Amino acid sequence: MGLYHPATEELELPTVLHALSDPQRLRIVRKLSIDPEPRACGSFEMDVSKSTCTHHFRVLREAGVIEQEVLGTSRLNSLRREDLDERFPGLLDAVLASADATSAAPA
Amino acid sequence: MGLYHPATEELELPTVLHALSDPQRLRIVRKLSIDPEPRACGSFEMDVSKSTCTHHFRVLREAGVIEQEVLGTSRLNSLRREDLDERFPGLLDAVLASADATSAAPA
DNA sequence: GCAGCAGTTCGATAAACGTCGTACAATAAA
DNA sequence: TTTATTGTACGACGTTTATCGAACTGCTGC
Repeated sequence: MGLYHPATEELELPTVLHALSDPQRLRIVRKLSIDPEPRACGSFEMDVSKSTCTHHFRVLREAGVIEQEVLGTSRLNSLRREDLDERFPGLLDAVLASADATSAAPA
Repeated sequence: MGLYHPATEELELPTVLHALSDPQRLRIVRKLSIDPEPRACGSFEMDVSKSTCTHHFRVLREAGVIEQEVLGTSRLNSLRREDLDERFPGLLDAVLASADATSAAPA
């Protein structure tokens, strides 16, 4: 069975905001926005364990922030930028700009 | 002793996003944005108990989203719009617009 | 002074969250 | 076929969260 992805019309603002309110997940989203190539989970230098990583990617996917596509043993992650912009215009850009402006370290 | 309010430079993006990720609190913020007059907690028609209300207003205040000013037995709540715009340009507007666009009921 | 109103504080509770380690499945490479 | 790689599933754990009711504080007004 495939992975659950909510449809664009189903995206909920509180759910998306919650997904973005965790530093680890925010970092994932920032990296995806800088380098829009679909990337495997392992290519994000996360400072948490593997299973915690799986958890964060699932939260992002189920909130509709990212898309995950299975490829071999990997999962390619990409930002659902267009869907987010359609449903919440300007939100993702504002979050990313704020993250850039206020974070000491680059994503 | 006065109520704690974080300084503008201290506002943290994850904290603000988390504060905005709850439906009850989002409703408070929407109402404050529509009618920018400072208003007492009781003037928001909340469907939760008084103590839960206190909790939500505190979360918003400690995240830096609202300001609370004591006046008699009341607390006047107002949105820290300028501070938020300074630290996270466009974020509040995007959230409010998204809430307006996706919410069935008006704030 | 006394009654009422606005809101807080203090437990309590049930659910969700972030984290981990271990065990597992599935594909890729040797 | 064996080994390595990529990631999931399943508990488990301590923390935080949203919620409530009951008791309390501090003003306002009769």
